[in-house]
Amino acid sequence: MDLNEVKNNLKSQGYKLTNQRRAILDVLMDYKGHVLSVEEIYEKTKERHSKTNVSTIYRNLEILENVHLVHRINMNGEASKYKLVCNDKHHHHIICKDCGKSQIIDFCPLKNINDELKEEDFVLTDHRFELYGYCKECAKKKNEQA
Amino acid sequence: MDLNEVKNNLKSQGYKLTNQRRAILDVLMDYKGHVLSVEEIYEKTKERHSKTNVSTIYRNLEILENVHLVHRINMNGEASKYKLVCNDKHHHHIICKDCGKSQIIDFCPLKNINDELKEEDFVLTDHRFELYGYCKECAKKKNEQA
DNA sequence: TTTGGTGCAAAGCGTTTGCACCCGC
DNA sequence: GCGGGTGCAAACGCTTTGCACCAAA
Repeated sequence: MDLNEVKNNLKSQGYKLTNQRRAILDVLMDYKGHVLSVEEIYEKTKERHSKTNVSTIYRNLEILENVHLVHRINMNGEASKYKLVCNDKHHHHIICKDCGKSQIIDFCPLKNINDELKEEDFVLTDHRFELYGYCKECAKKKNEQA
Repeated sequence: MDLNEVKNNLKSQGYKLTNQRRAILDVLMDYKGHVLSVEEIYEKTKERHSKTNVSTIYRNLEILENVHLVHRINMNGEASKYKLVCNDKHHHHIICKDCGKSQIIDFCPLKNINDELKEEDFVLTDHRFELYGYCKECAKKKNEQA
């Protein structure tokens, strides 16, 4: 999904394309494939549109999440992080705990688990599968520090 | 793991067994296999030891988590929920979004994913795999309401 | 011109902390 | 008696909200 698609998507749903909103989207697009904290999105958005408030960031991220243009990640009760969605196909991620780089995994455990779950008394509605670790670069840095 | 085991486990690590702590453990044991919010743990603990403070609950849950006697669950950035650990074997859970009942899944996606990940440039350190849905009872209730 | 979007400041909520006191061991 | 544990109230950090103003369409 490219930037214009995203913007048109928003417009078609009745949302206006304000400068702040454009700036936020630009930032997210710049860091496509990276998970960013709200703080980071805020700071980087201010570089593009200095008069931007955190609450605007929050309001927009919420909209973008509802419209499925943005994906929220919550690790261990830490503050929320966000990234632009990458494609429409269902997938999961490996996320670097240092730099936030994320990589798609074309593997969904649900497919494999179905056999084992047949007899369970649960109606499944959601699942969460995330891998965490260090990307090549951050792993290298960590080794050098040690 | 039974209650005495848990208590001895704590003592052996130098932790005292205060009335509040005992009450918290009793509550968690009562709801073994259920995920409880801090609020719920707090209320139920007060029933057993009326002079209990939320901060005590938090402090104890943190200790219990560090000692691997308790497992914390964070869904979607909601407030943390906790449950007593069930066994020492690595496993995952299905969790009922209504009543918090949880069930162990003897299936770990990591085993299946290894082939697909061989070439990835990530050093894995953590993973999270949780299934959410409704247990038989809650699913039934939901249907009746509709 | 209409309606959604925004900045600002204040409030909300879950969680943590400092401190004096308390109580297991 | 010592050192960890606790209650209380205050602080914290992230997030949300009310309101008056602003600006896309």
